[in-house]
Amino acid sequence: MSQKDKKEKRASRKSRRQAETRKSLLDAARKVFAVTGLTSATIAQITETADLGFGTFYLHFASKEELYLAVLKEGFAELDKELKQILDEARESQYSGNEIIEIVIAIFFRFARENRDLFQVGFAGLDAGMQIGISLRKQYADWFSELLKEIHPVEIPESQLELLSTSIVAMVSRTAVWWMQQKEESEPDFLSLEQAIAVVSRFAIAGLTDFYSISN
Amino acid sequence: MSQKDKKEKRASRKSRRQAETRKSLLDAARKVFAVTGLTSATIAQITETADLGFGTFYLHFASKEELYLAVLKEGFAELDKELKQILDEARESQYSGNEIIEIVIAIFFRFARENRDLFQVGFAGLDAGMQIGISLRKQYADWFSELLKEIHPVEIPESQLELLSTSIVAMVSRTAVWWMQQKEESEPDFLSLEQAIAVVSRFAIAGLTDFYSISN
Amino acid sequence: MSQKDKKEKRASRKSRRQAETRKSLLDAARKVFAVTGLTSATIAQITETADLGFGTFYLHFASKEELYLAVLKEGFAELDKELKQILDEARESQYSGNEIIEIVIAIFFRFARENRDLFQVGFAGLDAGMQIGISLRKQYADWFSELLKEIHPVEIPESQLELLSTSIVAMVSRTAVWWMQQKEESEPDFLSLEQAIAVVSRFAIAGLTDFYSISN
Amino acid sequence: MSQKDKKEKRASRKSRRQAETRKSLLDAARKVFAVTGLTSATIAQITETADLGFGTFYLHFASKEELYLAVLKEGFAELDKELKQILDEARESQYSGNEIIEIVIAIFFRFARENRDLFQVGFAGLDAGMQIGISLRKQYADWFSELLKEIHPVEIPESQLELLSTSIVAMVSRTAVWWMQQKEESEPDFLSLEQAIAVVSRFAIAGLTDFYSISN
DNA sequence: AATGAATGAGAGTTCATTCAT
DNA sequence: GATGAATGAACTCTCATTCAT
Repeated sequence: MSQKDKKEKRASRKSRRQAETRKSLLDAARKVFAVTGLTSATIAQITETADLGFGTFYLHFASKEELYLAVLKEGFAELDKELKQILDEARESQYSGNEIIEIVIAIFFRFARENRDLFQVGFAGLDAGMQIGISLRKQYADWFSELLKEIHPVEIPESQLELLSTSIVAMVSRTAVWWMQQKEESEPDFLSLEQAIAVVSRFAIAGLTDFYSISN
Repeated sequence: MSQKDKKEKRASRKSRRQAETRKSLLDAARKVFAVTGLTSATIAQITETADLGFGTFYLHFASKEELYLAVLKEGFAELDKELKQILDEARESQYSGNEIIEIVIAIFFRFARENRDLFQVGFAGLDAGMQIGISLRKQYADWFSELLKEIHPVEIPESQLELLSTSIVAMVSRTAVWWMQQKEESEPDFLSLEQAIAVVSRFAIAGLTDFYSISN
Repeated sequence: MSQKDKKEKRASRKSRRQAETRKSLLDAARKVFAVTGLTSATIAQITETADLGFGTFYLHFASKEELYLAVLKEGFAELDKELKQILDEARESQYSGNEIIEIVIAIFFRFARENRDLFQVGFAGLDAGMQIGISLRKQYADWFSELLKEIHPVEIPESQLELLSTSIVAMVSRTAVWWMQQKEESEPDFLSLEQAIAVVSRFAIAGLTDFYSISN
Repeated sequence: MSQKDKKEKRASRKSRRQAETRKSLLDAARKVFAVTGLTSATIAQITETADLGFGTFYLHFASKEELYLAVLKEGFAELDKELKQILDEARESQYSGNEIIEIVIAIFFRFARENRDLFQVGFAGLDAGMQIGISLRKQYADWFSELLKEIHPVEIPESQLELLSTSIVAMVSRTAVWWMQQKEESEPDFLSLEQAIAVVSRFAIAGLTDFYSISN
């Protein structure tokens, strides 16, 4: 093995370790943010949760805000990927419009269930003057507008489309959070994930159907 | 004028002044909370906005939390009153179920428009581990469940009723916030208050109608 | 009754009332100081204890320090008077030196018992950068030096005289405070006031006798 | 040098530095407390005196009280050690009772001279409702009771023993403080340390001798 | 690269003092 | 003269960030 190779190998080992440390911090941050909120979370809590030294944080992130953005960006990447795929499938008309709606809602609920902490953090609202919660909702509302255009190629005023998308995203995201909290308290009479998805989907589909039927 | 009268008059003048100061603080807090969120808001910002001395705050509130609760309680009192009245009217069947739903949604939107800051504060979400935003949403969801029982006396499982109410309250409240933000930016193609109410109402009514028709 | 008389009468009524208010504040201050110490005592506590309005304080005293000095000065006035009298009697040789010493110690203990709060406050030590406790001890030590000169007209170096006086005043004052605290806890086996005085007196007299016998 | 060794070395260097900082704070606190008293002393004064950053304080002590206790505990440890040793020697009867008394008084005076600030702080009196000064005096009075029992095995009532011990400790400690203040002002006619010890010792011994001779 | 001691700006809170009533 | 609401300086404590090791 050449000198250069050795160096590279060592470098890659280093960067792998570095990536692991970074991951630890992101995971820890997600947990801490979910419990204490963004503003109240402290770097000390996060590094302690990650079982890392105090100063290590600043080797990976320039500030708490940068960390927050990274948590959201990397956390929601998977959801974004799934949604992108669904949009493509909608374009290829593999499913009916109503089927797609239900699939999308199911994706949201499942993602929320598997990323409880992150989901709550992301949709938490306007904390600390950061409009991140809002921008996330806006982002998914915009995406939903795109979807609706694919499904119902009827032209409706942009403003109405936005309002519809906003409404549905708000409903789905908050209801998912609510559902997780219900589940947590282990009520005897509680809705399964499938039931919850079914109810919300039917509601959304009925509303949309009505809306588009009149618009035509 | 007797000694006693003088004393009383002085006392009432003082308490009037005190009440005014308290009001100033509540108004200022509402504004500041809407911009920065609860956690990041500082007492200094609030007293400065109210154009009052720093220590004055502590003559009226023991802490930021107490102020926050007072802002919400006193701010939403009017909305609560209107909703209570509507529930009574629903019981007396003065309106059809669908009319009531639309009226309720209109009340929310109008209240939001006239209490922008407050509405955003109240529904801002779970800020910093404080569950106040949540409890407000929960409170109105519970109220909405009551209303639905009056309108559609069909018995449906409690858990489904809760989910429906939660969904609708989430949708209406967040969409109202969104609408206010749209309006602010004075887009050329924007929805009037009446239009927004109409769209959301139609959507909600269609969803509910579908839901109850199947349940029957 | 002439106009002038009326005026005077009214004025005297006023000033009598004023004096009462002042007295209330002094009494309240004494209590509060004894419990919380000088620095930690607040004007609010004092006026509340005196059942007076907040601002009233500043009609009678310019500051907390002024109050503190007044409390001590007026409180110890009686003790000073008694001691002055004893010194005169010593000059007239109505009692033997040892009798005088015992009388003085008895006066201290009785005054301490009847002015618990005040005595503790006065001898509390150096609180808040105020050297008042020290100056009080110094004052009584100086007085005691005078007394010793009367009783034992032998000339001993000033520095030794001061040391002796300081020692005895320290011993008597602190032991009186200790005795009051013992009594408070109502121990079964506790010393009566007379016993305590007797022990301390005998101790002091023996020490002094020895000292002066050698000096001669 | 192995990885582990390096780590350990680094840790020990760090903890050494930490210990130094802690020491600086204790020293500074001693000075500040002696001048301003406990209640009026501020953290800022202390850190400034120690030439350290403001927040550094809280890395080492949780509060001013904790610091105060540490100052006393660590400061008086040496005195306690010496006294313990003397008590042992008294038990082994290496010295006569009167010699022991003089040795003890000398120890107190010498310790006071070498720990001026600390000694004043410790015996400053009941500051602001904190009973620490009192408890220190009580502690040494109790120790002195033990000593007296060794020296004079005659049984005298506990209450009288306590009163005697209290008196002597009060006398010795306050007189030591007084002596230091005299010295400071560099009076022409002032007592040397040895002289002061001699006077106080003779006084105390004469008093005790008289007391025990009568008790027998 | 990792660490954590040191830092100080900034937050909440208290309270002596002023002043309008 | 009596009052207590208003004030802001001063204090304690927290925590993001820096930096020497």
